Amino acid sequence: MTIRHVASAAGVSIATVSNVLNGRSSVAPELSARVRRAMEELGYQRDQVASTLRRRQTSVVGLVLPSLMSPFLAALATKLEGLAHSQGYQLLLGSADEDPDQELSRVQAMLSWRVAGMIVAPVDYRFLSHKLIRSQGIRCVIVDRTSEVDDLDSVGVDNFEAAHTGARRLIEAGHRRILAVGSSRAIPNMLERITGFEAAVSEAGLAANCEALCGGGDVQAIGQALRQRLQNGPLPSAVFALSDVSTLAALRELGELGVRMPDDVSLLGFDDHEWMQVLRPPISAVRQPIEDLARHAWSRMLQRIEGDVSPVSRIQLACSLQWRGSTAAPKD
Amino acid sequence: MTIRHVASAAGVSIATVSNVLNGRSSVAPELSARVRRAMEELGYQRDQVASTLRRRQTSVVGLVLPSLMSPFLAALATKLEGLAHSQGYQLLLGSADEDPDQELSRVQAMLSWRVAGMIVAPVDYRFLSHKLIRSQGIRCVIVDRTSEVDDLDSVGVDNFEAAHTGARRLIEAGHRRILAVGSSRAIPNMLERITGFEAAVSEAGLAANCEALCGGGDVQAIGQALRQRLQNGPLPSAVFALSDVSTLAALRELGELGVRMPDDVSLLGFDDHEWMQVLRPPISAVRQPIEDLARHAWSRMLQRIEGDVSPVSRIQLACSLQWRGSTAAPKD
DNA sequence: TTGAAAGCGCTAACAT
DNA sequence: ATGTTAGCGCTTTCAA
Repeated sequence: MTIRHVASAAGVSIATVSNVLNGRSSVAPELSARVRRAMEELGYQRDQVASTLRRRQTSVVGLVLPSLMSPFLAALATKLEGLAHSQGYQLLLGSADEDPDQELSRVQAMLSWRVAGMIVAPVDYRFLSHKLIRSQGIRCVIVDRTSEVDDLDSVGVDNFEAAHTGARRLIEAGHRRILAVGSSRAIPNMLERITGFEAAVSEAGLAANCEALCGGGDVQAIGQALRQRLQNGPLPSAVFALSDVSTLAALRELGELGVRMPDDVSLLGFDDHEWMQVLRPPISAVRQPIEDLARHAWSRMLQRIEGDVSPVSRIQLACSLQWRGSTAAPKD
Repeated sequence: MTIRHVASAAGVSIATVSNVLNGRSSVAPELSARVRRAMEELGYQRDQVASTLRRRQTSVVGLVLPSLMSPFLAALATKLEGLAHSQGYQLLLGSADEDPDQELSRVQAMLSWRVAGMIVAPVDYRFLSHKLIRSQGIRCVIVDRTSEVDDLDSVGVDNFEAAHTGARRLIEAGHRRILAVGSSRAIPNMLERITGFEAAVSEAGLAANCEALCGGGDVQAIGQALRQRLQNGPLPSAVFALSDVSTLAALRELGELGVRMPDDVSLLGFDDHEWMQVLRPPISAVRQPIEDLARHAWSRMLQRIEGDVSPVSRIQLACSLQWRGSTAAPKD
């Protein structure tokens, strides 16, 4: 089913078919109708591959994420997919499985498809695909895990501030021994959160009793690091989990230990999502504005695709604190 | 950066470049090396668009899901993405947001990209994109929400059996008033689960005290339906949630009501996932073999792509029951 | 073994 | 207003 079949079925030239296909120039209404009918009858659909090759512009954008298993990233992907399709773009998805090499290979594959633009959340600070993206001059915005690159637009939250505020609230509630637990310092995001946490703790003169702990990429690893720390040291009065998977890990280990929340230990999580609210007590959390993140990332990329050459921007959105039942004043 | 640049840089013809690119025929080692070096130096990458147009076969497959927000579907997407990339395929992702029309438009877009194959989980029994897929003769396997179509391969679980077993276990535990809650009878999946539930309940002669309730596509809707039922009728001794979002909704409403699990009401969920295990008590659930589902769907599609013309297959995998603390014998 | 050339399905410049 | 035609970058005969 090519444009040619349609043309001969409608008794016109292929250029005319192309013209009605693209709403171009002035095709006589009668011809246009004939062509449309022919397309209908033959079940014709434009071949995007050929079209893209010729016009040298595509309606596909690439999205590369470190994973889809975290509710935060899954939600981000969902929002971005919705935005993409609502604006006539298709989404090529890559999940790097927290592996920098896979991030690179996903990006590589997308570049060879000549995507119109990309949105990527680098796996960690290395951002292995950075050079490649730059060298191909592809429009790309970094989201969430905004690395230190300064030559690409980025959209994320103010991680320092978010963690700082979270820690301060815990301190204000009376906590003196706070244990922060995160995934990996190799993730700039996480590092900023840790820094924010440590700053708040230092400001309150509590540096000696507080500590930030990193476990790794998945729940198991984080859980194990946390378990060791919990077994070999004094019980903190509050745990501040710095990502959604950390929150899950903390919940599991705390549950395992049989400590009660918030009586024995308070828990402040990150990346609010629905399951946190059905737990008893409901889990307090720092909430990232996922929808805004997606909207900003998308529109920045779109602007670039459409030729915007303004200086690189670095958007930092604010998080909000959802204070619920899992956090309270310590009992001692 | 085209094949032409590489050719002239290496002092060979474009055909030779193409040949080394595809590991074709016997190119003299010396030439091959020269070409490879040129590609390296120029940072050349094959244009998949042009390549696809010419060879009439692509390395892109489409995945259309009703949503990514459910952990079950997100996990399925992750597994499929991994399989795709590990075999050299790219993934075009569409999330239909539980809307049949969006399902159709996603499929349409993918077809116009001439994807090598598709994996789709229809939004509901209507499976609006079915005709289109058939008419284009594209290789497609239906996953999870296997509709009643018999002309497409499908991979899913034995929903009837899963729900039947779940209900029987509840009955065996002593429950006489069981309330099942699901999303929508328009989803064949869900309908089979309800049927399985009702069969088990009838066999035990409990049809009069048991009931299956459907709320809709999202947590809010299901939650509301459940709340109404809970307020206007006798409290069941057990709730059997028939999907992951139903489980979440049930958890929320039960929590809202302040009933204790499993003392007042037992809860059996569906689509086991990590958050269920950190709840106190941990939630019992029917677990779908996500990884196997993904593997079967993928390999069936791959077989079709590779020319397999064997009769349509309908794979039904078995679920397993994770019996945890949220289910126990009723207290009365 | 290597190269010249046709052409995948479409769009866009140009001719009519 | 409509048609003719030259490519987009690549693969693949086919000829040298």
